[in-house]
Amino acid sequence: MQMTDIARLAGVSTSTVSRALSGSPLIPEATRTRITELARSLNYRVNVGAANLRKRDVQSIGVVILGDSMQAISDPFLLSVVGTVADALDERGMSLLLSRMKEGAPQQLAAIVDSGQVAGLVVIGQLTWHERLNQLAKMDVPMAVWGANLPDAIYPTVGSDNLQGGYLATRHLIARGCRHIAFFGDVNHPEAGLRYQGYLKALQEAGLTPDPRLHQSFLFSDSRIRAVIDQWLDQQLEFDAIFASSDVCAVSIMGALSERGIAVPSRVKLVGYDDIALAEHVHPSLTSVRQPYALAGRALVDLLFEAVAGQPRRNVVLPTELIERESSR
Amino acid sequence: MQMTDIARLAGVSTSTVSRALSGSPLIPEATRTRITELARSLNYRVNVGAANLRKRDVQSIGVVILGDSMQAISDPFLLSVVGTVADALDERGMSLLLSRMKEGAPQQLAAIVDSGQVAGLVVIGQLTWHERLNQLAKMDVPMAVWGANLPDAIYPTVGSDNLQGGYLATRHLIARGCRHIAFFGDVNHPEAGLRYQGYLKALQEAGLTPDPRLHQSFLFSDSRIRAVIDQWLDQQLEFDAIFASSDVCAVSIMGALSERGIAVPSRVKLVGYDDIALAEHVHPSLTSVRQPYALAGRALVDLLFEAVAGQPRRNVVLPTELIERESSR
DNA sequence: CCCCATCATGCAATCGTTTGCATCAATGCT
DNA sequence: AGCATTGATGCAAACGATTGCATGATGGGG
Repeated sequence: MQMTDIARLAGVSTSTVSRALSGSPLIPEATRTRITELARSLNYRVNVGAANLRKRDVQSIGVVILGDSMQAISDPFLLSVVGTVADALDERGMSLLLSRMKEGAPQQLAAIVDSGQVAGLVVIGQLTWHERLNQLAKMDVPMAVWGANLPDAIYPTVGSDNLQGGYLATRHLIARGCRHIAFFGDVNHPEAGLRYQGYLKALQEAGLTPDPRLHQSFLFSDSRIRAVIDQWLDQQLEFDAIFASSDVCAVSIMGALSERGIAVPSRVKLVGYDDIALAEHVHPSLTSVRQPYALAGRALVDLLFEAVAGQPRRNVVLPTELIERESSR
Repeated sequence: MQMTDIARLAGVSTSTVSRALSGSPLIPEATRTRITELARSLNYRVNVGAANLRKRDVQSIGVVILGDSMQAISDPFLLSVVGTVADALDERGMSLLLSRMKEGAPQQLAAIVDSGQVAGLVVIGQLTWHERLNQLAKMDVPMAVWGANLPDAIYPTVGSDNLQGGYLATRHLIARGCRHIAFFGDVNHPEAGLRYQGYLKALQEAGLTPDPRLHQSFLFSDSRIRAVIDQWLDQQLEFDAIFASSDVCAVSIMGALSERGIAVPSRVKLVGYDDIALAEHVHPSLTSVRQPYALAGRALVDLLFEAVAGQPRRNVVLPTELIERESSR
């Protein structure tokens, strides 16, 4: 079943069918509806591959989920971002080609675009790929990245105001009377790094000196958390609050603390980051820095389209908001 | 940059380039490597759209995430399944076109295939779409569905042994001494329905009669949980265990219980379903029925390819395993 | 009644590959 | 030497749409 069939049945040429189905003004209303109806009744759809080939454009974009070489990605927050990207693309009538990539050269990412499958890339999970993403941008691959806006980045980014987020979280803990605030997060990851900067800023503003022993730099949601806490307890290190750079991590910490009989929030207060759906369901419910992920998809898609159109690079910084819950009461 | 350019630079015809790049035995080793190298050095990739058009096949399949009309989908378990599907496709060198669909006719799903974008569909989230999925199968759309294997289904499914899972969970609770076991889950969803059957089977086997008041039939991860528990408490309804048909739901329940000072597991034991990553991180850690989601992707892709090849329909039932943790100790 | 807009439609080239078949050179066999 | 076989490569026709340009019909004005 293809366009020639429709044309034959409608007694017209494929030109007319093509124009009718794409809503060209060259075709009078009556003919158009007749052909459209016929096509619908026969369950005919234009072959987008063939159409794209001729039109020399593509109706889909690639979404790449980057992961550490260590572990498969499963951060619910990032997956939600993918969901909103899907919705934003849907609104524009485009489709989404999903890939995961754990390691590899920028070439492999460029291949998805060079092979003409997609018009550009949305990259989720900046992690330690910054340098490679810069290389990719140099190859003129249209792209938009969820993550931190690094000073030397030459690719457009969308992200929350991580510095502000870290600052808000820490200031909140200080306001709650905490003086020994630990930070969990890998500062090699740009986003976590900025959150850490915000943390430092808030401490400094309050005249507190950060204790380097209370800074734990490991990957998101690592199981080494328990070991760290035990070590602190052994060393009788003083800590009355923890700011975790992701909710997944915060939930793990919460588990480790309860296991050891450390009450949250009375003895140690806890703040996470992302405000994932589960944050309000765990007990005690988790105070967290919310990133407006619903806006993320649209912003990423907007930036990507600007890149495809050759417009100048632009970044979007989404506002963050502290959602206060029981874990820091 | 296209094949004619490579051909010209290599001093051969496009036929030779095409054959060389696709590893045809017609091309001698020496020529092949020469052309391959040339192509690589120029960052050339064959246009898959054009190639697919000529070869009359597609190198990608569609993954559709179905959702209730109510809420956007965000179940971490289902998203993990998507991840494993992505990996399984990657192994076969295929790509994944992702869509979400909250409502709509089977036609809309068929359109993705009819328009030649994908060779078939993997459907995630059977929910209440059973009838529509059957219609889709009638239209000869190659597909594979994650979900329960319903008796009148004419589409191939991959799923865990939900009946067995529900049975294991409930038997475990009974063995722990529980006698008044509540069930949370919407039995209109095929999977939850089977889990409920398993629950009933275990109760019956132990000579217990199910209390209909302890059966709460609502959608996954609804916030009405608190209200329900309060109602039970008001009515002084006796319950010493809860089996939730998803971990997301179980975590919510756990939060609601702690809020009301009901100790888990000492006063009420709790078992979830899915064994999502967070299950072992919440406190108390959550006993759950594990579905081997790592196998899900491969099984779904296998079944889909069989469907594409026109082989007879087949279902896969993956084994379930009870992961005992603190919430039921 | 003729001419010229204007409108509706069709012809045919094109998009970038793949591939059946033809071609041509080199080799082996008699 | 002549002929058949094999191997390497090229020609040209697809694949299923889109679209610039041409054509034919229609109608209104002079």
